[in-house]
Amino acid sequence: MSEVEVKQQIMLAATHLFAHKGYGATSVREVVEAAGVTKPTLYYWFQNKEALFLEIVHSHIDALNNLVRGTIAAEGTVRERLLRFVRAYIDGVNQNRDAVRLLITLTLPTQGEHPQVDLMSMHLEKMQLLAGLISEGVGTGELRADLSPHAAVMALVGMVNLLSMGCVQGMPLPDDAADNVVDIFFRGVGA
Amino acid sequence: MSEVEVKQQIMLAATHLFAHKGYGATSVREVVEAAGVTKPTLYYWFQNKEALFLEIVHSHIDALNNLVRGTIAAEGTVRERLLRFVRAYIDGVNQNRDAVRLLITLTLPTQGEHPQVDLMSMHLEKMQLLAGLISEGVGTGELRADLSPHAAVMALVGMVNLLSMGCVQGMPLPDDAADNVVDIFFRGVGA
Amino acid sequence: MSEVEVKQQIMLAATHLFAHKGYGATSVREVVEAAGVTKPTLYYWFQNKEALFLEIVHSHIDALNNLVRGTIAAEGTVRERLLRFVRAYIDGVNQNRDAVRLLITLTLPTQGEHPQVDLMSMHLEKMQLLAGLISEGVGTGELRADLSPHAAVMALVGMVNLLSMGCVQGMPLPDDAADNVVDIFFRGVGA
Amino acid sequence: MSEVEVKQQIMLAATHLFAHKGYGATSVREVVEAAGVTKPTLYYWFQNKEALFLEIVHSHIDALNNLVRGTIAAEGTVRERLLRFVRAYIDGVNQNRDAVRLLITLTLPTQGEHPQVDLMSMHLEKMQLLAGLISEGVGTGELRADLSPHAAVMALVGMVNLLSMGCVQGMPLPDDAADNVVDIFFRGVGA
DNA sequence: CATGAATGAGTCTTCATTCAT
DNA sequence: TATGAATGAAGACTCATTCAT
Repeated sequence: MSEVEVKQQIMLAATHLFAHKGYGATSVREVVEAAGVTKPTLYYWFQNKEALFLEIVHSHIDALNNLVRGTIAAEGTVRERLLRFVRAYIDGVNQNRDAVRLLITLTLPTQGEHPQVDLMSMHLEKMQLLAGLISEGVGTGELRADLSPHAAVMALVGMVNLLSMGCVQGMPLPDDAADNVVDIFFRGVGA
Repeated sequence: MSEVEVKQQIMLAATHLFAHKGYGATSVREVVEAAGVTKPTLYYWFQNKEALFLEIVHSHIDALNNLVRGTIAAEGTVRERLLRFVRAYIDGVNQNRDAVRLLITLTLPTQGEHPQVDLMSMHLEKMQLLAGLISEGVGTGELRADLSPHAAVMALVGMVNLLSMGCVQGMPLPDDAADNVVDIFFRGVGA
Repeated sequence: MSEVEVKQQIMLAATHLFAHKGYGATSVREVVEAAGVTKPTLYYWFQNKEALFLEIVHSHIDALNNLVRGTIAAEGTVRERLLRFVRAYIDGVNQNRDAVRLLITLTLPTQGEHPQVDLMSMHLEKMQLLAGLISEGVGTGELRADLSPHAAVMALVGMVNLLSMGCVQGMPLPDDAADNVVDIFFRGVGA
Repeated sequence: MSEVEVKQQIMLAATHLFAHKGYGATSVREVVEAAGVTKPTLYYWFQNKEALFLEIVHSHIDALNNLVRGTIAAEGTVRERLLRFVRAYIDGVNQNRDAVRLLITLTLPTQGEHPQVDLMSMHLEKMQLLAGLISEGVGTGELRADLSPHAAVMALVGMVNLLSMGCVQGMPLPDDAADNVVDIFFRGVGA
């Protein structure tokens, strides 16, 4: 195995284990066994278990953010752009289940089970972009004028988040899941 | 400390620790120190750490279910009943933050970090009651006819769930949070 | 359960457990559960685990000694008396397997696994009676004149002891086991 | 301490402790303190306490078997070969008292005090070789024709076994102990 | 006489981490 | 670079024993 491949191999194995067993319940021994290396090798590449965890987490956060960043900024009506965002997000979740599993773990309010990650820095960018989008829609009259942008963003993110959690746990998502979410978000359930 | 109070004291201390540190990161020693008892005393009342955890979890699940069960079955329009449900749920969350923190932990997709709890049996009742309510609304014409009950329930639960997580982590909830959720859920954000 | 029956019940259960699991591996909890009493009850009748063990052991030693004492002193040739002794001993073993199992445990050279019992006081009487018998046989010419009484006793006891151990572990003893032993002891295997 | 010496050191210390205190009454802490290592070191070389015990036991069984295997197969009359066997066995016992103490422990009928060892595989080879030797002697007329080989082997092994137990417990063995055993075994005690 | 409840000390085992090579 | 070997601290759990009732 050449140079950096070792590091990648360790991160891959650790991602899977952290995602499925949790940080605390995953031992360094398990990681090195799964990666096919020895413990000192792991400690050569990463300062300690926590550093390994953080490097993994941040790499996945970046990847996921990059995935959706463009979708909101693009052109079209607010609804079109939100639909693109939700689709891209759900697609991303579907294609990176281990990573998303791991990130969801971090939204838990526990301390000590895993190193603290600044989740705000993870979500804030998305939240702000979305809030801006909502405000823009209100301004153009595409959205209701009496809307609280914050409440609206929370509602949308809540819906998408629950879908993600189900998806990650193996619940099959219908193809029109994104469309359904955006439809209810825009038109409501009332007759 | 008289009679069964010892057991209650242990469960109380353990709930707080499990909720804030997670199951795996909470040691039995910490629990007994926080409860002011010794380890064998804990093991007298509970078979092991896992049994303690499960008894706590199930007691909170029952309490929470009892809290909201009545709200859905009561009379009124679908919207009124949903509003009552969301208000009761959010109130319950607000008044039992430790317990809710703990229950949220269980929705994590990790295995090994904490004992497995059958979450379906926890949520199913609520989900089914809600789905029935949605279908009923569709039947009476109060809700849109082209609605997927499942998608609608997921949307509502997703919104409420995210609010709960925020609340539990200390985010202040505005008094009209429940009203906002139900309003968006019914009327949508579209103009 | 009346008066002393409780004590008997405890000793019975403890004999079985001590015999099959050993002293160290038998917990007081197991004993009281098997006997159907509570721990303080056991500690009411016996000072502690060790006292319980010793009382059991000594009662069995006495019973076994009484069983065989008479057989050696009786009348007849040396061979007849030895045969009677071996038969009685093997019969006793067969009918008190739990007790013998327990006593055999004590012949182990370990310290700490179980309380020390003065085994000499257990065997000495038998050994001395047997040595006397051998000497008597030498005097009357029934036995070889060049015999070391000590070596002869050791030989006989060794044979009987191994049979007992096999018997206790479930090995079936032929009806003529005692006769075979005495026959070889007297005539040897040589042609 | 170089290379594998650490493992040897642990086995040596553990043999002594297991032999004198028994498996159950010997704690891992005692072993590592006696061996001058730490607990994780012990667990690096042995999977657990039971594996340590079994490796020790089997190494001693092998050593003892190797010691006596040749003596029976050699040439000479049956009596000469048996004498050689008994002498070698008693010599081996004398020179490996700790090991023999430990092996004797295993012949106890207790379960739970120590891991189960297949004692038949330990003794069977010796027993079969001896039985073959007896039969051979019967065939050549060196031994009595009416002999039960099984009873004869049990008799001899019983004698040798009791000597071993005495020896291990510190009883001094006369130099001619082996000769006495074989003499009584061949000629009997009868005049 | 008997008990529910409690205890301090101990059990075996595993953890994340690091040294000498 | 990479490793076999080692470590201090902590893990969950059970022991024989004894209160107060």
